[in-house]
Amino acid sequence: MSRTSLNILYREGMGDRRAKNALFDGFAEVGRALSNGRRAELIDVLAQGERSVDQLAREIDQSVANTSFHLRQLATTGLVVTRREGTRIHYRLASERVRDLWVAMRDVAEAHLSQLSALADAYIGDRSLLETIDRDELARRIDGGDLVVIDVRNPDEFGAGHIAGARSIPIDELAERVGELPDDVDVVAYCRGPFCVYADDAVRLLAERGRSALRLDGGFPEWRADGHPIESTLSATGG
Amino acid sequence: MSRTSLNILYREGMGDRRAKNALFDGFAEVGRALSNGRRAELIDVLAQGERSVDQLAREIDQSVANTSFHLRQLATTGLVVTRREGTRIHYRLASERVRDLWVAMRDVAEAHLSQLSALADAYIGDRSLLETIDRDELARRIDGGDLVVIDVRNPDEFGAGHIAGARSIPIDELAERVGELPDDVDVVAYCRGPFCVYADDAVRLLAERGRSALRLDGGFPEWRADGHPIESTLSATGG
DNA sequence: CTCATATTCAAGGGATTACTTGAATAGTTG
DNA sequence: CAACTATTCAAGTAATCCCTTGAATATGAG
Repeated sequence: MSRTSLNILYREGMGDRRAKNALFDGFAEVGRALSNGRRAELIDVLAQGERSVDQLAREIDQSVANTSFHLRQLATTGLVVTRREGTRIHYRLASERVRDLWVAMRDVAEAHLSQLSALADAYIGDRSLLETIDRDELARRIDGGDLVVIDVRNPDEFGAGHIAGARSIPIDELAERVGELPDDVDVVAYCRGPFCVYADDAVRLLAERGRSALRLDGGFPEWRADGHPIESTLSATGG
Repeated sequence: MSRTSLNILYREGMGDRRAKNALFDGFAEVGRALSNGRRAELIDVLAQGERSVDQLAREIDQSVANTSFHLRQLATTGLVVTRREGTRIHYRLASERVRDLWVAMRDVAEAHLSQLSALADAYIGDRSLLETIDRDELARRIDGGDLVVIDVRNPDEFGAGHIAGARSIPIDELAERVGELPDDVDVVAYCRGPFCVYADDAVRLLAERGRSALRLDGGFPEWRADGHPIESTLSATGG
């Protein structure tokens, strides 16, 4: 028999099994990187934009050492890359593909993990009482000028990219800055996405002060993915 | 201060952390399910279609008990679902979304995991000597009639769906069935996808017998994803 | 140089994971 | 009913993982 036939026999037998295992273990590395809640959270934050280690540590409420440890694992799997700036090291997602992967994972979890909706409700609270506006409708009404859009994320998230025409009012400044908003128009608040509660909090706060406030369905990443107009103010101050 | 403000303070403090952790641990469950090479392999096989436990055990070269154990984990995470038929239990992916997730994971691994290309080469071997045809070109030439397309996967994979006009010759029958092929046209072989070696083996075997053989770039899932014409022969015999 | 800041590394305890072996369950067939 | 097959469950061991603590490295400031 020919070399090729031997090759096939070889593949059918145990011989190639080691190589195949190694290959699929390689794929599984990516799954392992995302198999920890804190790392998933890091990816979620980094999907908004670049962050330094201590920013990330504060976002996910973990020690800097532990955060660094998890970031290192994400980096060795190639999901994130770093950039040095003085004494700080900034992490960001390695590519758009990683963002896609994260979205795919979130989708699957939402669709198939039965406990997840309960967990989401526990974290997000009851969203049914909040008025909502979907992205296409906002895109249409945003030109009319009868509403104001506020971005309640961090200023650096706003700077890295935001809905065209939005103004930046971080959620923890909103209470004292309500007065800045014109009081004869609807206010639309948005933040990071469906699992971020900043916009919910903003709408509740505004509603309690008698304002007509709506929550955008989805956050900035979803808006961008839909192809709606965006702006970024890298050097200028946003707002 | 209002209830809402308290709510915000609550969220900013440690209170909501537990809920947030639980939510992201939920997302991470999906990653954990894919964090094992054998489970990744199961998902890869199931992306081709439904299988029983012992079929899967043979495919991944593991004991039935261990295969069942891994399948159970995939099932509790909701990635696969089961269907009983007599004494057999058939597993399949829970939805298209799971397939998308698997593709996204493979893409990220290919793009960012530096060791992966070496692992893939070790398993797949040197593909550079094999003539290749891409999917769009095959779609054009398939009408001309100057080539024959063979599906070298298992008969049941062929039955579940194949390239329109292809004939089924499983890789382990190819050597004895070469005579069935008209000898004045090119032969195009395809299988499960870029990490499947059946088509490679087929092309090598045919080339050694003096046939003009080409390997399709990508496999059946990629062909289908591109929207090219497919057929399935669920009750009829393929061929 | 010293001091301060930001990040990473190393060691350790407690919990979890992968795979094996052997027994239990749930169907089908006679 | 008993015999048989396909699948799942349970126990056990070696390896790995998460997070903490405390020390080490690297850059910038004075």
